[in-house]
Amino acid sequence: MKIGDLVKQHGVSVDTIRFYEKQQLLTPSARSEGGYRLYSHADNQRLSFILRAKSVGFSLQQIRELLQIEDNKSQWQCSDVKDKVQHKMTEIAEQISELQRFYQALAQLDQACCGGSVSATECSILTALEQGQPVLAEQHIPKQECAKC
Amino acid sequence: MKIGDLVKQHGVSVDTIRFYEKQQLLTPSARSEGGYRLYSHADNQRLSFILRAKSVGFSLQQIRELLQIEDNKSQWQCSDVKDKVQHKMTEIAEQISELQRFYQALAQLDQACCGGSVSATECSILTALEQGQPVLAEQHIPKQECAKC
DNA sequence: ATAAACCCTTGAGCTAACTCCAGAGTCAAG
DNA sequence: CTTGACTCTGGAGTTAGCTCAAGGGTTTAT
Ligand SMILES: [Zn+2]
Ligand SMILES: [Zn+2]
Ligand SMILES: [Zn+2]
Ligand SMILES: [Zn+2]
Repeated sequence: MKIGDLVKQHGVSVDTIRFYEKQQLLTPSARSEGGYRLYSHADNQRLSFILRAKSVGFSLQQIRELLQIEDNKSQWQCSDVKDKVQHKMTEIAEQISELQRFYQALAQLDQACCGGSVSATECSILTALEQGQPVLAEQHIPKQECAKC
Repeated sequence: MKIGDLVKQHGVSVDTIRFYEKQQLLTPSARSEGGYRLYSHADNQRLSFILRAKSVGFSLQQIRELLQIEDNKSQWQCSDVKDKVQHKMTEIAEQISELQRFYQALAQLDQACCGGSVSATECSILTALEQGQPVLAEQHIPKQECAKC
């Protein structure tokens, strides 16, 4: 199986496969006489493994670590694998938390602004960014009666 | 006010300030005879604006757009500002969604594995990544009686 | 035999937001 | 007047995960 056949099956680019090889993730098990990469069924499955791990958020570095386990299963324990998964879960939970903090801060800014067709000279979003005063919920101004804007 | 004074007030590095200048975010309003950057009170406030916008998740590019409005408030409307905020909220919501999908997929993998001190040869996490079969909740194996691992 | 389609290697470029470095000039205190 | 802290410019390097381009060699179909 040549590289072109492989990528068609998995919907990735040729460059990506060669990049994964440089990253020590997937090395073709043989080469043709002319130097073409030849992939076995096992190679094909290894790529599936990589792509599935990617699809749940693992980085290539982390996938490399998972593959080390996969390559030598008997020398590792369930706890090793589960630890990797839980560590990733923690990482992702942290990222989600930060984004949620952003989201809530933005929602407060959003609430405070009438969003009308009215000069931004006194927009409370800009004011909040200038002065850093947290925009309190009770400072919200109803749409039809925006005093500031 | 020289660059060192400015960074002490805001807790950013000198390089960051010069980088922001290259990015057209913050240009010192004057230079000393020897060529030192001199920042006015307005410059100082502008940096506050930038850092607050950053703290709610805006990219430097987006901050540049916000500053265009800030610099010419009378030519813009509340709706322009609110649109930027809402657009960012949408972006962040999308990022959160993707991370949550990752998280849920990982949680399923996590559930399926006993995490014990037992060979990984039949770890259901690895199996799932190899075969891509979604790990069903009922396949979960209680900790004390992990048949596979 | 020849043309199209495929593949090879090497190395550079991309995005974002810095960070660091070399080599030189400026400023303030003692 | 010298020392040390500060600042300047220009350019390169960082991380992650690709993506592209140049200049060739290989395969396969007609
Ligand atoms: Zn407004
Ligand atoms: Zn308003
Ligand atoms: Zn397991
Ligand atoms: Zn188990």
